[in-house]
Amino acid sequence: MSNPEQASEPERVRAPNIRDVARVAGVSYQTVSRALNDSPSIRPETLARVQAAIDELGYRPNQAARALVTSRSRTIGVLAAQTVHYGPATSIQAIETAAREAGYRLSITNISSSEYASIKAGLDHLMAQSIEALIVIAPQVRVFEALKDLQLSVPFVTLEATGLNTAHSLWVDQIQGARLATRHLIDLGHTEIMHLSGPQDWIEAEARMQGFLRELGDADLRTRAPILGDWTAHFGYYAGLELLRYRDFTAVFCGNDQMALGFMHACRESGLRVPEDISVVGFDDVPEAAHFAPPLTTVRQNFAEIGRRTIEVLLGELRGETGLSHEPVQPELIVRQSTARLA
Amino acid sequence: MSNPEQASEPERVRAPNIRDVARVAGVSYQTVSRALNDSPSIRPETLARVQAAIDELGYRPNQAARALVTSRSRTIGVLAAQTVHYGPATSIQAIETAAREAGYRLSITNISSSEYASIKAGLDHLMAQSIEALIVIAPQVRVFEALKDLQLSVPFVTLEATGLNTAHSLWVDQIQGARLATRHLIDLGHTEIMHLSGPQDWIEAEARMQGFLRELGDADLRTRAPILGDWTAHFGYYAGLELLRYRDFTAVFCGNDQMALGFMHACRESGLRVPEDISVVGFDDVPEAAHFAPPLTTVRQNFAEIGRRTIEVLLGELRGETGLSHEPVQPELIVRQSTARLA
DNA sequence: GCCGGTGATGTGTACGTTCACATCGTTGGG
DNA sequence: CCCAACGATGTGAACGTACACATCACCGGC
Repeated sequence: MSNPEQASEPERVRAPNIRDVARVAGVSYQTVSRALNDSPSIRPETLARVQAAIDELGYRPNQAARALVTSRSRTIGVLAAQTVHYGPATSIQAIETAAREAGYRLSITNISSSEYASIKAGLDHLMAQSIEALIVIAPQVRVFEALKDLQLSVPFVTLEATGLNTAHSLWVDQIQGARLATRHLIDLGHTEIMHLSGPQDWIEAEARMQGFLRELGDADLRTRAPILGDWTAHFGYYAGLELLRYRDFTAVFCGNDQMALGFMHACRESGLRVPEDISVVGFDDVPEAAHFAPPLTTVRQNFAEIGRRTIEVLLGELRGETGLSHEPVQPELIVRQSTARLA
Repeated sequence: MSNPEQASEPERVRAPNIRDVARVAGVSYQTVSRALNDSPSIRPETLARVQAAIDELGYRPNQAARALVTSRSRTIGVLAAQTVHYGPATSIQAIETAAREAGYRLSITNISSSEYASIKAGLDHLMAQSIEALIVIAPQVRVFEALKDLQLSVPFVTLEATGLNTAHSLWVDQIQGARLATRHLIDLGHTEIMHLSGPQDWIEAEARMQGFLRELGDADLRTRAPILGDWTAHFGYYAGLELLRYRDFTAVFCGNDQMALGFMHACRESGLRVPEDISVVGFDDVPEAAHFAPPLTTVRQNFAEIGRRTIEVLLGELRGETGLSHEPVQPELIVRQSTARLA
């Protein structure tokens, strides 16, 4: 009766813990703990015995217990929108890989709308998991408001922003990218240039718009009000059909490649040729852009690099390092066949 | 000295726990616990007091502690590959939303290659988090092998498979989808039809290939060896350039929309018109497909529906329900302008 | 030959929660 | 009018780990 170890009872299978490992290895549980956290003061011989016991039992450290006692969840939260698009998806993938290598997990929460309530609910869900850091890939303007409300206390980073909030953002120089695209069109002789922008509460949409307007301003060209879209090919198509009825422009800079695709579709339907009649530039360089009809001139962003650097910065901040260099990732103009010199 | 409550010391901010809440509400910690788990036996009045205390303190339940004692992580693991593509990305998003609503978290692990070692490492990483269930969106043939090795003991579901492994897979009837696409081409009078397949270790690639071959067989048409690709537009393009040199076929059924896009690019470069000279069908119906040149005839899969049903099935299994109906999601042929009657 | 120091290992405790069980007051039936 | 039953609430323990500290053997220097 007093011996709980009698093995006659099948007794609900329980995962082995460090005490089980310790018993098998003939050491104390604390020694096992040391082995797991590669403490310097443990004899190689002892370490080997513990390791053998671990393998024998198929022991896995219990993350929950570990998180409880250290009060470190080893989880990074990601607040995301539009993850189906190439840019966010690629960044998240790179972030996940880098985080995993650093021993962190990712917890991704998608927000369905950019309603304030939806954003707040998403943040709430993440905070409930006691995330150690936050990455925002979403309409950031509104997210910032929600962050203030929640008085959140973890380091956070936003992707693909403007550098306005340098303390917390790691960014591709979107303004520069937009300037490259616009300059390219100007160099080709275009003076009447249109811009199909992303939604205004996305900082990157705002940045691309800024870059476009500044470059136009620097060249003393007429600036027109950009059209605010929603990043989708459908929008590019319908906006294109509408705009092309007037056709008082010869080039279009689109806020992303999807909208450019839709726009070129509208051109075909309107009987216009790209690039002979209209030049089109995109943004992102999705892998498909090289195979559009015609292959799309666009601005390449190294999303994978962004993802890696995001984690790098964040981990540094978690370690207490400060004043890290948040140098912007530089975008690159990829010239293909959707742009041509003005006839 | 004996009073630890004296507030003079700033004393490291610690998040409030149920005991703090209990003290403020004037009840025992167990009553707070009951309030949190909406136990039936608690007076509405008491519940209100507890709720007020929770709000006052900004208390959040500690998930780690909860997971430790219940040994339920409330985490579902996702082993994924190619998450940048529309299908997987859409499914994951739907899965995340459905999981969140059910109170579960998602832990996504991307595998970089389909090497056995990479898959095993990914699974290991997931198991280390004591996931309660597993969802596989990856080259499943190899994953199955790894699963056996790890003697994994959680319910799992694979997406988009063939129904071969009915106990564990929730699936779109890919074979049926492929048959629809192939039949469409046959109905248009094509007899020499090519197939650009996905990688062979992806079950959905295999299934689409099967559907293609069977439909051809049923129509007593010559079957040709499908070309094994990698899902990318680049592959579709280069394969197209190669295949079109002989041009001993009049129609192509592509394993996904990206490859179809690349293939149509190759057609243009080879001076062939789609659909006049060559008919092309894709698979997936990515949102951009409607704006390809020409708009692509393809097979629509309801990825969001798949995601929702996946969680539904998995949660049922976690609750111990069995024999759930795993009815396949039916795909739908979307006819656009990339296919035409054989001249 | 004793003692301080050090390297290796062991013991007690806390983290925040839920579960099993105990307790208490109230109600209703015989 | 008493006691069983029940509803509401409280107490003790356990989950598995890491941290702080205690212990122990051993070493070298005086």
